[in-house]
Amino acid sequence: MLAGQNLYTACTIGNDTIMPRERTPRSPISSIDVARLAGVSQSAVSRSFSPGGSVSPAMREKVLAAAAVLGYRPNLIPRIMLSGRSRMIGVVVGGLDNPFYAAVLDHFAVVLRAVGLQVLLVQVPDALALDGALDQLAGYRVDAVVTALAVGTRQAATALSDLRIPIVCFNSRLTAPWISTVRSDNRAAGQAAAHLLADRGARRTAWLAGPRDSAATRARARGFLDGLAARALPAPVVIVGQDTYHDGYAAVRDLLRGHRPPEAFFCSNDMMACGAIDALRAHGLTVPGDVRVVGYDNIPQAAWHGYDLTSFDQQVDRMAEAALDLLTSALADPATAAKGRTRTVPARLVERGSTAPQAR
Amino acid sequence: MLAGQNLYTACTIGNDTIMPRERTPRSPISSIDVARLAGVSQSAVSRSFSPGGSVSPAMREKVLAAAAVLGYRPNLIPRIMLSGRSRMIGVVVGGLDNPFYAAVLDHFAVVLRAVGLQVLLVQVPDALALDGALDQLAGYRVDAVVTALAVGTRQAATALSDLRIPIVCFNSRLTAPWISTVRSDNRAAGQAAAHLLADRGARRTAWLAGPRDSAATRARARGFLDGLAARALPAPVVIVGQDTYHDGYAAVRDLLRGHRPPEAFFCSNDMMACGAIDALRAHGLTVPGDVRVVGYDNIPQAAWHGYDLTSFDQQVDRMAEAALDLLTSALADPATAAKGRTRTVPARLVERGSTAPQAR
DNA sequence: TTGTACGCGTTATCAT
DNA sequence: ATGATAACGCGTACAA
Repeated sequence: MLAGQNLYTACTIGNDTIMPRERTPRSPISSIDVARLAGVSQSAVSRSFSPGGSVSPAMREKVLAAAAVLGYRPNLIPRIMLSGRSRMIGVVVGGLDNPFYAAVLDHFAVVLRAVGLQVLLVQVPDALALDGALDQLAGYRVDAVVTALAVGTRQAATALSDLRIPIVCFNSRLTAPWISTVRSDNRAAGQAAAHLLADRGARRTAWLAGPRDSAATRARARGFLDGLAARALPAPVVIVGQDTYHDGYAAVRDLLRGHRPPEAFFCSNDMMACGAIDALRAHGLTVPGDVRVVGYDNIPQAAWHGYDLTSFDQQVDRMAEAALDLLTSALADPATAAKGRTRTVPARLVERGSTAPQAR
Repeated sequence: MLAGQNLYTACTIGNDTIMPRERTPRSPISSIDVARLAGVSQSAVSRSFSPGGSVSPAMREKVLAAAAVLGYRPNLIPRIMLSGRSRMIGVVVGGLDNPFYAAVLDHFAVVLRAVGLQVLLVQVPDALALDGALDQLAGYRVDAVVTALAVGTRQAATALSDLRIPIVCFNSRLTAPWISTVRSDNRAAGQAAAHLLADRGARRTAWLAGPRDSAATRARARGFLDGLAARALPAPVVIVGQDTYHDGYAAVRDLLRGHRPPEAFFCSNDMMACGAIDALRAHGLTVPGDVRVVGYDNIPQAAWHGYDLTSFDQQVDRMAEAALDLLTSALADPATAAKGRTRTVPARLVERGSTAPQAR
């Protein structure tokens, strides 16, 4: 098996051993090859491929013909050296098993490509593994880094700041030099959840929290508590999971063992909400008949008929656009890029069957 | 709004206008900066950062100290020019809304990083948009391309072959120079599905097909038909969707309108299978009581209690490893890389409640 | 062991 | 409009 062993070292050794004093056999065609074939200068080739290059139609045609014969494609790597800009954005994700993060990456890849930027993707198991990933990205001279990771620790923030390139975080709360944040209005959404459930007649509620260290989860909880207080409702029962379906299922199952069931659940994300619904049904309860459930993220599964889950849509498209906007303005103006900015996108409440009014 | 407009052009113009004769202001520190500070030669810096470089401990220490002061990180871009290898792999995906493809990308990013390769991600809406994406990847001189796209057309295959670098496809059936394929054993799985459903007593079955042009779907169908024939069962009713939940729901809903319900469904993927289950239940049927359902992919949602769906696990981890193996051997030996190879990974049947034996 | 000089493929500048 | 040349930052053969 090859995994785990560093291929780079292996290759270097291989080259040293097998072909000691041989220059790299360049299979990709270079502009000089095209120039030779066309009988023109290298600069003419370059100009023929540059949008604003001043070349006569005859010259251009001759060059393009030669290029087509050889299958030449301009090499962007030297351009990086000259311009100092790679036009690559490092995108750090931590697990695509959550459809929400998959959607974020999907949208973001699209908007970046639309403006001619590339995505250099790094997947890391958790924020602790961030450092190693950053070394790689720094080496490839990415122009900026975007991460959907919960950047909670100050150490991680420092590592990001040290790159001295624009950083854009999703739903982080950290403020540090170079770090901008685009976030959902978690607090307002939490309040809205409380009011919705109160409107539906629920008094005894439960809050199904996500990972403790996540700023997003904490903000949602605070908003929910505020909203309940504003309606003079008692504080919710609090149960905690990570952010997976199975955590949601297990947490609710355990709660139901000893407890009288709450009348409504607000869940930190949709995955856990789906788990909660299945646990409630496994316990013989109906949704929304006996219990109302609200989630967060509006993942595709929330719209599936089996769940029909009321949720808060983070409007991934708008967040991606906001992130792109932060990014491009930071790239255009390195002076202000050093002090990060924050953009808040409102979450849109999508009401579905899981909070339907009681039909008696 | 910035989207749609090419940032590169914009930047070039900006540079020409605002700072006409100024060389790029290099914010990243170069080895020459470190050399100057440490009072040594540039090569000494290079050697200090190379694994096998012959440097005295004193020299190395001096260099590393200076590098730490400046925050120097070796630039990998020139290395690309010298070695002719970027150590970047172009990964082309087409929509991460299907959790299966998200999982494929996730696993693949991990195994690539483990051997020190980078992922240059390109998301394309469909195989038709492939050409534009390939130009970008070619410009960045990726060492190879991996795609989970259904590369069906010969035109797409030609575009890939023309890159003259190793290509690895997932579940494609195309054979062309440079193109290797790693695929699930779709046909055997289709047969197994037929036998399983026959064992459960089903006679009248339905095949919920995915996109017409997908080689994977066709192979699964062929296997299913073979298996049914081997058990002397009638051919299935065939209904077709794209590959989404909503297609599966709609297709089954429409089928049930005019038809007596089949006793079992085999679905081209799990997303459609979930839609099928919900449509069956909306029609008042129970799963597995009235109807058995089998899916394909074993996405996380198949294990959710609400569906409890029997499915074929493509063993994404093994497919990712097989793809990496094809990739690394192709990179190591360009001679044989030109003729593609195929690797087949068996699909593992995961039996769940949706095909439970009838309890009478 | 350490320093010098060159080359990778392209773009920008300058001279023609 | 076209050609020649320098420069980007690093690795490396060669000289010292």
